[in-house]
Amino acid sequence: MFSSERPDSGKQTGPKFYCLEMFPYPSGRIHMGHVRNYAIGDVIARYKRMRGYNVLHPMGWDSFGLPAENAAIKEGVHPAKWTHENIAYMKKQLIRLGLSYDWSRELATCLPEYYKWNQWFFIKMYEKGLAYRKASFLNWCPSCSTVLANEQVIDGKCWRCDSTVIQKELEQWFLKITDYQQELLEASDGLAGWPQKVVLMQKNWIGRSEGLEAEFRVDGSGEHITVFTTRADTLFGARFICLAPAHPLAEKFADPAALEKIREHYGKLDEKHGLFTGRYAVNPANDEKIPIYVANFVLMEYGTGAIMSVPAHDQRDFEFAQKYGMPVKVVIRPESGGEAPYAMAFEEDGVLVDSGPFTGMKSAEARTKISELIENRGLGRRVVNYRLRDWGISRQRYWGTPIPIIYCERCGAVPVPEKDLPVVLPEDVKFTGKGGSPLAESESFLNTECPSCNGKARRETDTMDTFMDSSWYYVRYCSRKDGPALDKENIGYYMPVDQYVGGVEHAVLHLLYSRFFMRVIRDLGISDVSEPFQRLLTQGMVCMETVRCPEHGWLYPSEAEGEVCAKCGRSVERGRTEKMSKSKRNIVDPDHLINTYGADTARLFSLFAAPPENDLQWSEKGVEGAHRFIQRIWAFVHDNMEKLAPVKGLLPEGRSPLLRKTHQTIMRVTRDIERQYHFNTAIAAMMELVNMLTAFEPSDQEDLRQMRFALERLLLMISPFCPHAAEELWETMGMPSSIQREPWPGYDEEAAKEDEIELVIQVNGKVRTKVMVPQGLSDEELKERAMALSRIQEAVSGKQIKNVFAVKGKLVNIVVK
RNA sequence: GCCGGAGUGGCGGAAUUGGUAGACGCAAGGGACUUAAAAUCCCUCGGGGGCAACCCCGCACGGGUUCGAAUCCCGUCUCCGGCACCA
Repeated sequence: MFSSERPDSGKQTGPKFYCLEMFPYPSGRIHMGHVRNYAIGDVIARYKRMRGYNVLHPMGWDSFGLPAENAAIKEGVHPAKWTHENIAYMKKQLIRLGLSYDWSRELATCLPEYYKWNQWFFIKMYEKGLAYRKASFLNWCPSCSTVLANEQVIDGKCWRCDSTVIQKELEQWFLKITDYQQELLEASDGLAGWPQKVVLMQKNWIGRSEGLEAEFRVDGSGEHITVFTTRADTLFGARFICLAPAHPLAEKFADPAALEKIREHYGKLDEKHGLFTGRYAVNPANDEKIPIYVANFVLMEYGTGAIMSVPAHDQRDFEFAQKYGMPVKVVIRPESGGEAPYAMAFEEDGVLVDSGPFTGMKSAEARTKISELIENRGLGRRVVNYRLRDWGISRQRYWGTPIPIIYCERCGAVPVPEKDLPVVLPEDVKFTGKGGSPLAESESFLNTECPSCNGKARRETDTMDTFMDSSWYYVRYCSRKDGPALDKENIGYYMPVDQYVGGVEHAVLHLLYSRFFMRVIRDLGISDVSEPFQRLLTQGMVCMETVRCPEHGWLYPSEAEGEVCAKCGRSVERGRTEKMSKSKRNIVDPDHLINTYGADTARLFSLFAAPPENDLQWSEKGVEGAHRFIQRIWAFVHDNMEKLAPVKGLLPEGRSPLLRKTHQTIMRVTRDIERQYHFNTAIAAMMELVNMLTAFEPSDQEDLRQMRFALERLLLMISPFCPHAAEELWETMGMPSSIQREPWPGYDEEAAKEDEIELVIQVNGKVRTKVMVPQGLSDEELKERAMALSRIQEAVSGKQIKNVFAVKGKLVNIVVK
């Protein structure tokens, strides 16, 4: 009855508005987090449509990834079958919710017609030197038997399965996001439409720091070690040098067996382990000789893979020095005088001591001066370092985009020619969950010819990180699915996304990769846009109380009857309110909710219970309240239709509280939506109008006209929130065409003005009384009226009036002594 | 540890730029309708005092600025989020 489909007109005229919600992983069914996310996006899309924008509002499926493969391993279903069944079901759910998507642009990243373009981008990046292969130590999840990006390691554990991550050396493909780090960082400040906390997280993730690279000559050898430090002011306090276990000189200087031991502790947050190499290095500032160690806590991936250790002023070095009984030399003292603490490193800036010609200088100045000294000696240079690393995209998995590379004995790694794309995933693969890449077992896939010499060759068997899929899908949507994937004109018209809505959990991963990809797309000449997402709204989590039975563990809401467990009758323990999750069983199934209350209620509650960026606490009672509100409007329309039908098309003429309230409500709702999408207060305003409407008793034709006017505006305003009810009631009221085609109602600021205002009178800043006065009195008149009141006379009698303030025509404050 | 953010009734939350604290909803209590229940409707609803008109106290806590502070400043506490051997 209410088709949510908005077929695309194909026209690219008028101002566009691209409204996008993060596409879901097709896990099986949607959850309340999706409902909330998509309800927010849909209100925005519908509102903007009513405001006359040509709205692009697409939806698709982030459909590559581990769960499909795990299902294949567990249940023997092919990932493709599992995925497509899930998509079919979830699409039905989204349609039931009345989300106004243009399904003609639907995409699924697991389809060859989509991932072909992942491969195409990969090859373009390979050609530009932005994709490269290298061996490196990587985070490896033994349980998933795959590589994880740094972002996918949480507290040393795998983000998916929680296994402890280990370090393993592998050949991997990388994308050179670091080529764009400076631009990404600088452009961060321009992201005015983003939550500042997300911008900050990105900046911290990129992690720019300025410092000095200094060369320490290795005594008795032609070698030298370059270290990076942000604290050149502590150079005179360097007591030893530490190399990362993977540093080339570590291998050269250290005993192999002992070095292996150190390597075992690399990348782990445990105790510090060190190994003396027997060599000494020469401090470039004062020619002091200090010992060279290999240490497990020094990162190869950051800076130069070697550090100068200043135990007096760096806690890590301090701990290391303590353990190995090494000397501590203080070179910075607190500026305030006083002694630096002895039991730990003093890491703050201060005044230099014991630092040759720099003694007495402040840290900031000394950093510059000592850096200059090193530069002048030709033993170093000031540099900028970033925390950000290149993006490793290789995954030893089946259900992902094959990396389009062919390995030939003669020609090496050769990209698959564009005309041969896509490299399609083979079907003849067994899912055992053991070993490395499943693709390596498919003979038909593995064996191929070299594109350049036609000799025998084999294919790359790794697939791409799925973040690759989601880094550009918003660009794909710009063109219909039956059209070209990367149409410059379409992209030029729709990009950038005007409003992006999704979870804050993607603050660094997906959003940073997308910003990188957009720039690559720009540099390929496909778009002029650099920033993909103009405005970003990160909605909060959907939370619910947890319930636990001492016997049966976590309980579903339906398993707790009052305070006892439905299974065993023991009294249950009501835990804290947490994000809805299957493991804690504190979930509400959207299907059940829609069956019981309808899609409009599900939407309305999600939007009313909290502002979008806050966490939302689920409450069954609150849902009932939302439902009741819709029912009240429903009943009101039906109860009054007979009276209202004859006044159709007649606009009210007079002034009245109801008419005023109607204009005020339109004003408030418009403002609340425009300003930060405060749907909760917009809905509250509409509730107030309904309260007034239901209390209204019309006595003549004019009253009926006003009633009808108010009701029509109400339905228009609520239609983006509750499209089904609004549409049906619109029809009930005898309107000829769909409410979806109506424009957003306007308001008359004059008509919204109150005739009288409530004047607040304070004495010494405390409210003493309130009185109704006509609108528009001058400050002087207001003061006079206030002073004339007997209450005020009493309050100020016998006291000296020091001053009287009048504020914005609505408040008077009398200051007495 | 470092960097952010937030603390308002029993609860979710309101309160443009400092100017009526608690909109709206939920829960609770009382009442109407009903044989009864549900549904619906009406009233009360931050705390304390007073028969009352009214008064006092209240936005985590302690100070400050101001005629006036939930809002600005300083300090303290608590909670949440991000990063975490990044040299």
